Amino acid sequence: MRERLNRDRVLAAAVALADAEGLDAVSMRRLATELGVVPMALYKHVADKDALLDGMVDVALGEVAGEIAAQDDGTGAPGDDLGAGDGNGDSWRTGVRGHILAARRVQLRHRWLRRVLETRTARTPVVLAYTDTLIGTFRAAGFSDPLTHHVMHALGSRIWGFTQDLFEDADQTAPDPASVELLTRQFPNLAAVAGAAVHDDGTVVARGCDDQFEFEFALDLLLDGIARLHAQDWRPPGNTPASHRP
Amino acid sequence: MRERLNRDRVLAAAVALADAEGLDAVSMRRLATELGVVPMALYKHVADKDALLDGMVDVALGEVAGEIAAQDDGTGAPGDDLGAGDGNGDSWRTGVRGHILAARRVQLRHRWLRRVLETRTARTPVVLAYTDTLIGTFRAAGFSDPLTHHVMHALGSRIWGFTQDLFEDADQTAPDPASVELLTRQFPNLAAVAGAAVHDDGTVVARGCDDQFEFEFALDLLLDGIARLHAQDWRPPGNTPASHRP
DNA sequence: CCTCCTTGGTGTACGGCGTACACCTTCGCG
DNA sequence: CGCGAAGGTGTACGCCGTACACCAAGGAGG
Repeated sequence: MRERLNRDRVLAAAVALADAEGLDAVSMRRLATELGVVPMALYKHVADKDALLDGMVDVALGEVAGEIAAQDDGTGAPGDDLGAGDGNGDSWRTGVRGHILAARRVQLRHRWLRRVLETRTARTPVVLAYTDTLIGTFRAAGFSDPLTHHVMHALGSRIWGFTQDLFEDADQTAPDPASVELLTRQFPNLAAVAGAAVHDDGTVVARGCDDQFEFEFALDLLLDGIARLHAQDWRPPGNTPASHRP
Repeated sequence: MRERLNRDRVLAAAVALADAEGLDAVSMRRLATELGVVPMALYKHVADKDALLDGMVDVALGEVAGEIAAQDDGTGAPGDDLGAGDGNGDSWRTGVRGHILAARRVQLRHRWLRRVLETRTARTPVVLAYTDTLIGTFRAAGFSDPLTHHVMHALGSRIWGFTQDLFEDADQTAPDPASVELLTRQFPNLAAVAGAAVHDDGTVVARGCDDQFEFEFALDLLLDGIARLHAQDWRPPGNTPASHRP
């Protein structure tokens, strides 16, 4: 006797399946068999596949709040909240930073989240609530609305904890010395920088790169810039349309 | 008598189709009929659909070089190359900025490029060459290899001219006053900042937002930060693993 | 000239996908 | 007890990518 299906069970199964076997494994048919049910049964709980994906996003985003709570009592690495920042109140910074790092942890658990969120155009209440909270942090710290707007754009999808790793990974698939030789010859700059330190003898130390470090490096670079704009009370460029350097 | 097919004709048709009707319209079958040919004929010129997409990326990326040339003799907006930068040689900055803005123009012509590039794992020579050139610009300006590495990560997919607009667009679909009312009530911060200035009477001026401005704002924010790190001769954090604020 | 091999286009077919539609079962409630 | 809604089923359609066997044209070598 099977438990009755409902929307939450469907979404949970979809998330589990995506976590285990990747997003491509999540088809209505496959998900149905996973639930011991015929494909069309799912449509009684989910409008269509898009709605399913939206639901999955909601589930994942719902976990971020829990993550934030979990890290608040955790070890707050000493000296993590003030650094290159100016002297004034930097509490928005820890708030934003914590929020985004929490999102990143969730996204690492659910690697499919990025691809789904990026193809989604529908903004569910959960998504809206998420951005609303983040925006609220800036505004509460006295950021003007235009500055907040630009700053959110500047952070871009990093607010979801995504690294933008279109770069990278030219290494990692190159144990073949001949292709490495060719790579360094054809793309010397790439080879030098790609995180693979090429030694004199041509061997490669594929130390890869520390994704977490890269993420925080970029995040802090942005937060530094943002703090600077905020400190100097940035305003939108006036009526001189050319040259809108922040 | 139809002209004989070849790889270039196939790729060109695919790009044209994607430009005109979106990426989803590009199926092997549809592309074949577009070329007046049976679906399987394409496989004589392209290994499979992934290879087709890779080829499309190469075509688009190939246009970036032309764009750079085009903008070099064009009107270089006065005072566009030095701004918040420090006094020292900032030529890398104009180079990088020009490169990225050129990529952005190409990406605006081929909106599918983002989605394709993001799902691609294979790095074609064209893609590698592209990043190699950009990396070369930094290294030529004296950026250390580690700094260059981090900086490329920080720029992330912005090097392809992508804006990360997961945020935004809560407006744009809200002429219905009731839903606007609900939106401002439920997500006040979002509503205030979303580029829609809510007036006293509740009407909304949906001025949207200037994507080009947002892109350059974010880009320059990053370039400012990068310039600062470069100027102060940033080095990787030593053996103190905690706190690696740039 | 004829042959043969390569290159490129064809036709058929398979398994997968999302989902419309009509149907049947089960269950809660009046 | 009966009935209507809610939930699960079965069938079918039109897409998709592509494996495989086949055929047509054209150039190379005898």
